[in-house]
Amino acid sequence: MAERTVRRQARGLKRMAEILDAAEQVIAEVGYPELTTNQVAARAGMSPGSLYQFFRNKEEILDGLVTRYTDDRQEFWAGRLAAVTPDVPLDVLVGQLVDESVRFKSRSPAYWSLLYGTATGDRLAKAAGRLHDDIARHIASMLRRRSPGLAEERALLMGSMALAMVKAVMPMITSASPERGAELVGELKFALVRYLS
Amino acid sequence: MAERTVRRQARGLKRMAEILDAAEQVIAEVGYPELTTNQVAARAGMSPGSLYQFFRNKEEILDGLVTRYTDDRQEFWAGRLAAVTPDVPLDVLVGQLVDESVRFKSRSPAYWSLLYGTATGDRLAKAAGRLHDDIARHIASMLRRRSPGLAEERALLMGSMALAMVKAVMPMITSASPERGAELVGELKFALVRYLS
DNA sequence: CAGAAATACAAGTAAAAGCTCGCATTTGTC
DNA sequence: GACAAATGCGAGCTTTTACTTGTATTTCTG
Repeated sequence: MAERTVRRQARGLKRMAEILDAAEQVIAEVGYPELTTNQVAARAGMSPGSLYQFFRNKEEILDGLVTRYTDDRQEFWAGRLAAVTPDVPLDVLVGQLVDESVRFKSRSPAYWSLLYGTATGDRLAKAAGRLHDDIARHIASMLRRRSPGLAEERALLMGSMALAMVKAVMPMITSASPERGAELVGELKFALVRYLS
Repeated sequence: MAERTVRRQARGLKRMAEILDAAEQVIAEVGYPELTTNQVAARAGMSPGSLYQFFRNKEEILDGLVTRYTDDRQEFWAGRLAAVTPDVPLDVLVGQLVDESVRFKSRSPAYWSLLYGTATGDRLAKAAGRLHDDIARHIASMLRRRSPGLAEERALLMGSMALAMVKAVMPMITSASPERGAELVGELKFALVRYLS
């Protein structure tokens, strides 16, 4: 019974992932407010009926997408920040981390419009807040590894602020020209180094 | 004819302002995605038919609101930043400007969700970008008055970055407790001073 | 192979939201 | 006071959209 269910669910889980992929694409193309479930179904190459076999309503699709994003990012940054060794110079470190953020951003346009838009309801905003706090905590513990004298409370504030700075610049990069974008990234790195040293 | 039209339009303009006020309230209460034109009409104490006499569609209402906001902010910051004298210490200056931003933010909740949400389409995002650039230019010229050696291009980048930092912290203040919010404001001021000096 | 569970689908439903229409009322000029 | 233009109304039309239903097909166990 369990075995049989598992096998069936394997196909279903793949289908669910396809639906989330489709939703991601639709958001990237027409934006979150214009997303319709029928559009997602069409993009996923299935009928609305099939879509509603895996997600009970539109909300669950968005929740699923956000969960997938937050899990992925949480895991990535936890590992990435834990791997930071205290001996690497601050400017190099900041440069690497900012570059990785920019790379992810350009790879996943839907991510930002979902998690950091006011369009989404309270639930998604809360999820975004939790993710922010979690990453900020990892930044904080990394900072304290580099500067043992730093108070925990202060480190948390700094982590949250540094993360906010990065997030603030991201949308500006997208809408600017490549050269302007590069300038902005450079200035962001400078500001972070000045702030954190 | 023109005179008569003007007199009628005076009444109409007042009515339009009432509609925008109503839209602002509705956004503040239920959020932008849940806003309906009928709700706006009801809140403005008029029928849907009357509303559509002044705005051809929902989009125009939002455009009107955004225009009113951007005009107001543009004017405010142009005057405020032009009035900055070069002799006031950086930390005091930053403290004042940040405090004024926070005050406006708490007074106008709809402003942020409209201009800095991904809910709104490209048009509103562009309007937000133009406002950002305009204010950044004023910050830049203020910075150059304080530091004559500063290159224009660099000053512009700094203005844009400083503004981005302020905007990034705003949403965090709202969702945090008052004490935490005060800490965040303090940390923002510190980061700005470190960055700009 | 049989039967059950899961998956797939297309057409369709019900409600919501944007917007219109025809008509009544007010405002301002002659 | 009369006429025209602007304003005001609210019931209802139209479209959209989230979601359902009934049925057909595939997948896997015994």
